[in-house]
Amino acid sequence: MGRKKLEIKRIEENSSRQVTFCKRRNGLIEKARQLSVLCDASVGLLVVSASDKLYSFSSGDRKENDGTPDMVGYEEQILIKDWRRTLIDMEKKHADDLNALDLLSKSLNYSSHHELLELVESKLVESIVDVSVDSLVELEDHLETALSVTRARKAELMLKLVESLKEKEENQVLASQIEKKKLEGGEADNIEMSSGQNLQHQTSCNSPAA
Amino acid sequence: MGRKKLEIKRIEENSSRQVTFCKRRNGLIEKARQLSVLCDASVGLLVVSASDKLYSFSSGDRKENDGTPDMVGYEEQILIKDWRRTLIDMEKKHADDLNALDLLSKSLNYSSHHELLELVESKLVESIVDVSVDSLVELEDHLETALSVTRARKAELMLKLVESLKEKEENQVLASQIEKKKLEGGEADNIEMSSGQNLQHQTSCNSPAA
DNA sequence: AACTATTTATAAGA
DNA sequence: TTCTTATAAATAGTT
Repeated sequence: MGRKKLEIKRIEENSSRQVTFCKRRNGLIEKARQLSVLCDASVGLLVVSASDKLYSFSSGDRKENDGTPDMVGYEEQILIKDWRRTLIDMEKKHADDLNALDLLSKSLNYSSHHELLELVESKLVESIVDVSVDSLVELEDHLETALSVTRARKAELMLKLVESLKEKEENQVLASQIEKKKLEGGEADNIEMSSGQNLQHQTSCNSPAA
Repeated sequence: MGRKKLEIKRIEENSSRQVTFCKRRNGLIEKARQLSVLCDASVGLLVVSASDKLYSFSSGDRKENDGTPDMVGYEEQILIKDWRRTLIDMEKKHADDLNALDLLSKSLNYSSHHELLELVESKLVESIVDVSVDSLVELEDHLETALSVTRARKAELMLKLVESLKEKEENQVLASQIEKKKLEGGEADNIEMSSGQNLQHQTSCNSPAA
């Protein structure tokens, strides 16, 4: 789709690989957007460049992508990291399984994967055939880590909320003292209007899921 | 890119939306593949049709997609479900946050989101501004569920492995008895080795994350 | 599923 | 990056 037909294999020349990445990434994201709109589908797309920059699209996104690496909210960052880990996990899955199988067959004194697999095959007909215990253990570890991180974060946030509430109440006390002064004398102090209004706007621009 | 220029908005006619979905989905997946190959990038793509069928690509995939909805292994199914949940979560994020905020402001006797947000804004400068406690609680719940499911699955699989190992060893015993009979007279019984020990080994052969 | 007239995407060059 | 342009690809409507 250009001056010359390009073979689909890794572009060795560094700068042109970069340029192609930029162009095609934009194209891909646009195509993803079009598909989701035209056909009412949910589309999630995640691209991680070789230089480790992250670009993404999901049919839930509202603002069009401008080619800048994502600047997203905190939660989205977590989700995207999770997503990325999922991707990386998928890429590593077979390598891991093979490794696990290797270790397993050695520890069980089986001479070959083949023999072991035959055994497993004959026993675990139910569909769990292709799950390795190792993968589950690994998954369990990941979940536990994620869980403790989440709990820590929650605790942290709650503490800060409590702090801010305390301070707020102190402010309210102050405010009521000021109120009293007003009734007694001068009137001023209506400062500190609503700097948070912008935040209100932010959180309210919901787009309903299709 | 066809006989007529097509506006990018939901195609109302049912059958042509279906056809377009199929064509463009294939195109998108191919583009994703090309990008990952040409530019050495990690690409993850997830498409869920309106009729709820799931299609995906990740740069880790080996076999080319044939247009059939994914028939993937057990682990991949889990990962893809997770992925999909991530997508749906992203779509629902703002709605959820607004809800959480509503509840929170009510429970704390604030008259409006606005007032609450103002407070939070003034206190939580650090970047955690846009994380709601509710979202974290929800995330925690998800993780706990996933964890128990994973543990149950692991236990189940281990039990089955133990069963199959026992049976295997019985077969070996039988085989060796037959062997011995062949050689005349005999000794026997080395049964019940340590099938549990093997499992122990299993859980220890984790593969390190990259 | 194929076909093909058109529209799009994009490779190379500036 | 950005723009331009020749050309390769994708695909909308049709059969």
